[in-house]
Parts: sequence; structure tokens; C-alpha cells
Amino acid sequence: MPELPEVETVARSVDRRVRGQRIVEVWFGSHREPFKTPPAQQARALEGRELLSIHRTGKHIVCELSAALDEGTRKSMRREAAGAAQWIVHLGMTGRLLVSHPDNPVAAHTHARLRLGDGRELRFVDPRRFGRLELRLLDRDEPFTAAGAEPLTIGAAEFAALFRGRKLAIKAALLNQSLLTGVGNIYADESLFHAGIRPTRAAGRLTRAELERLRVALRSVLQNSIQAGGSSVSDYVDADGVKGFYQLDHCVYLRGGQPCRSCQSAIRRILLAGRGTHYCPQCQK
DNA sequence: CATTTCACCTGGTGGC
DNA sequence: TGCCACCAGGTGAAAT
Repeated sequence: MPELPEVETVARSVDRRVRGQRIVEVWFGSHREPFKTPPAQQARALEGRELLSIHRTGKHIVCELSAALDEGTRKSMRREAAGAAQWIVHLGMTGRLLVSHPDNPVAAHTHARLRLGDGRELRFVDPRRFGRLELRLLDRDEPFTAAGAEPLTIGAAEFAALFRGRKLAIKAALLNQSLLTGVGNIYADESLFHAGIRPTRAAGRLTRAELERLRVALRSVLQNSIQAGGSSVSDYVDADGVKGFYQLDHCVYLRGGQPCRSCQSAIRRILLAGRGTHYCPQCQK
């Protein structure tokens, strides 16, 4: 499900619903995949902390946690583990972060349940297990930062510099999270369509004007999608279980063979960087 | 270093 | 109905 607009939508809705809640009890499933930090260690560090705020960085959801407030907990912890912390959730391909009432049935592939002070639960559900859960203790670990630049705020010169001298296809470059953070397959294809650029073009050979069209198109596609609550291609929902509707505005993504919304030519589907890639052969040069 | 390919997972869909 | 091939929002390790 999750590229920048979906992750932003989830982070906002989780923040709205659980900010200020204390984490009372933590349960983790037994699969090893979702845990960047060992689950026992995460559980120990999460319990007793307060959720101060939840926000998005790139495709990551960052939950800011208070210091371990409770005196008993604090004494049982090593001194360097008692300060503020971050719980970082990456949704992978199929991850969901949901706020549920405890008596709601637990969905298949639920890997984490955090019981909150008011009895509700924050649940992490992820069938394909490409998602990741990580804990950072800020006395000891660096706070989370994304490698790449934020596409919503990057300026023209910095954007152009990202691609200078690069021989790979512009679409592959857009997907590279160490250049730009948060762009995935949907918004790479959609932004290239709105900028009128073929996904196969070498990144370093785009003109200054094309790069600027791309930057502006990408920003507005992402902003419009956030406004729409993201794209629900199969089953993506936010923390309240609400679907997005930006998929209704998709011009090329998953529209292979269908007529272009602008010129009626058949949208083409190719494989690029191992991903399904969709473009209009007429509108994109 | 830059770039490409592939493995990691489950589930839904469409053809036969 | 069943079986199978193929496809799906991502990324990080290994190969080139």
C-alpha cells in the first residue's frame, strides 16, 4: 500500500487518535521478519512509555516516545535506556497500522498489538511481512532520519542536482530512496505522466526545464493524493479503516491497454527496474 | 562507486 | 471447482 501519501495519511490518523496515550502492554507475534530490533527488546522498551506524537519521514512512520517514566521500570533498566525513544514502523508492501477496540477480532497476520491506557489497541498487520518495526533509544541511538530528500519541499536546484550525471532511467532514479524519499511505483509513474517524460529516459539527460516540470508534477501529485487520503489499490486503509480515493485520479498506473485520459492512445505497460511501468507513448517523450 | 537483478512473502485474479 | 502462472504499494543484499 504505502508510498508517501499513504504513509502520511496513516501517520496523521494514528496521531489524531492515540497521541498522549500510555502504552500499557505489548504483544508481538513470532515471525522474525518484521523486527529490525528483537521483539523482546522492543516490548520491554515500549511498555510504560507515552506516545508523544506520530509523524512521517519518507515512507517511515515515526512514533516519538517519552522517557520511561515509571520509577520501577526505570530502576530495572540500564541507565542509558531510560530516556526518550522512537518506535519506527515501515509498512512494506501490505502493512497496516490500525487503532482498534480490544474486542475487535484480530486480523490474520497481526504481528504487533500495543494496548493503550484507555483500553484501545494499536495493531500492526502485514500479510507479506515486508514491513519493519524498529526501536531507537535516543540515549544510545541516533534519531531516525531518511537518507533521501523530501519531495514535497525540495527546491529546483537541489532536485536537478540529484540526477546530474546519472545514466539510469529516470523512473529508477525516482524510486531510489537515497535520492528522494517516499516516492514509489504509483507516484513515479503518475508524476512522469504529468511531466510528459518517458520513464525510460536517462536521468542525467533530462533538460533543466524537464526536471523542473517533474519536480512540480511530483509535488502536486503527492499533495493531491494526500488530500484524497492516498491511493487504495487493493486494500489500503488508514488507521480508522477508511479508504483513500486518489486511485480514481490515476492516469497511467495499472491502466495498461486503456485509453490515455488526455489523448486516447493506449497506455503502454513495460518492465523497468523490475517493476511494472505505465506510460502514454503519445504524451510522454 | 553506480547500477541491475533477485529474493524475500502472501494473496488475488484470470486463463484453461 | 481446481490448478497454475502471473501480478501486486518495497527494499536490501549480491552480482555485474
